[in-house]
Amino acid sequence: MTESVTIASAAGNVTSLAERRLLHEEVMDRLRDMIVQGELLPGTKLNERVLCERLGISRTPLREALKFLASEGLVELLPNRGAQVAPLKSAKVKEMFVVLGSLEALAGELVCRNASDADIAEIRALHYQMVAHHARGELAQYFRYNQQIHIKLVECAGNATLTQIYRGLNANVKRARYMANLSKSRWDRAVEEHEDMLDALVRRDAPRLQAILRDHLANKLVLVMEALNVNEPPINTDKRR
Amino acid sequence: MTESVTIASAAGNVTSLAERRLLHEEVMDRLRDMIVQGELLPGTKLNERVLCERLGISRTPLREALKFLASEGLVELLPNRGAQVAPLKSAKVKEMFVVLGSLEALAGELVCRNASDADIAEIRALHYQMVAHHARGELAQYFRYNQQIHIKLVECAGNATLTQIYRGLNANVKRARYMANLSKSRWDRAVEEHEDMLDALVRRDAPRLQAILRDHLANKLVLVMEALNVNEPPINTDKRR
DNA sequence: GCGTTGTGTTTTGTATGCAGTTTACATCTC
DNA sequence: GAGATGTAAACTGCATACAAAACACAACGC
Repeated sequence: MTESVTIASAAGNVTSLAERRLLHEEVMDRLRDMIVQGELLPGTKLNERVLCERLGISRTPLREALKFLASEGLVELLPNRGAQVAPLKSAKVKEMFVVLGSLEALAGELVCRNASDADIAEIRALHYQMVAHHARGELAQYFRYNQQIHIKLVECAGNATLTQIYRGLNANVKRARYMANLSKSRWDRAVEEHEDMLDALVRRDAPRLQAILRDHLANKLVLVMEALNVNEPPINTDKRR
Repeated sequence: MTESVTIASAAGNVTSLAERRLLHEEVMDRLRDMIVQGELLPGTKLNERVLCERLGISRTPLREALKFLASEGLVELLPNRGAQVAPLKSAKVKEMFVVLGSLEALAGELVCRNASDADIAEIRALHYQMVAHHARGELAQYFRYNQQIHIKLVECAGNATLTQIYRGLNANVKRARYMANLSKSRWDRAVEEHEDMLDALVRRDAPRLQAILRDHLANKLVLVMEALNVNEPPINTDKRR
């Protein structure tokens, strides 16, 4: 099957007037999407030749892209044995949630202090978009806006370093979401939490926003862990000493 | 001058019995050291051909190493115009300190909960090594153990994700340390803070440890900013296209 | 039958070649 | 002399070629 549009041809259309993007960047974005969206599942072996053919490029930019994704934690490099989509071990995911929690708390504090009224208006707009999709039961679209809200919240904290690290971790965790199935009651509850979040943000009530973010994340962790435990062998790697 | 030992030959000695390391990894570590140690100063242009000759390798592994360092933030990639050692803008450094603060606070909490007694003994040993070098006025060695203590503290928190992110940010900030000149009184104070830190850790007093870490980092920021303001022109927002 | 060794194939790691872009610099114009 | 324009050199980006390692599997020995 050669139905896939190669990056080379796809990029060609845009190149003309806009700033030329580098091939390995295109590849990186493309692969990241494929991994995050679940098109390439955790543990999948990434054969260079196959991927090159599929993306219509040579090995050099592909390998460069893989290096980037490896340092983002989405890909694992096995010396002399190629690359694979990083497995989603529950222990690792827990770790990431702990760090994410700390970063979201920081973002909550900063955003209350630094966000402009326009920023908050923007977040509110995204929020109502999300609520609309929730009302219509459109899960995929709901997720989309949900993600956008969280990203936007962190961005409005005005710390590019924070944003970058958050995005990386978030992309990694996001992969698990596609396995989780959200019950109606939990979905409703998540939306309620978002309502509270928006309220706290509008009032710029940092402590309350942080508390809500913390709870929200904790609930998310429960969901993700349930999803992972289904796919992961019961042999628990619980190494508390 | 061709006095530099190439990576190829240097690696050759070790390769025989131990696990073979990949060239681009060697290069990465080597370059990272050169950047962090201040051998390659912020803003330095990294010419591929020159670096290849200096390290005795071809362009492919060098470019792969640069990609990795770029995502760590130590190197900046300018499309079609090569790479340079990432400049140390004071705004960026401030950002990184804010995030580092949040991460160290997290580490402080986790380490009090998760560290084994052996871990703490290890940190104590490092501490006394550091104090000894302080007593002898050996700044370089002092820095070495200082760094090791902070890294070890984070490691003992038992969260590999946290460690990885911390290392990346820390390496970036560390570059500025080599510009800072530490006055006697400030040095003494830093050591005192470390004494308190150890005490709080031994008692596993998380809130107090966090407070000390926060102050310690704030003092470090002051030092770094002073060093940067000397080297950074006051009106520096020159955006070359 | 099971494990071991050897060989051919596949795949990864590194070097090199080629094309397009940027940069440096000399020439020309005002 | 300052700025604009054109051309040559240098450098980067990508593709490909070559070398070395890993893998698959068959033949062999126990």
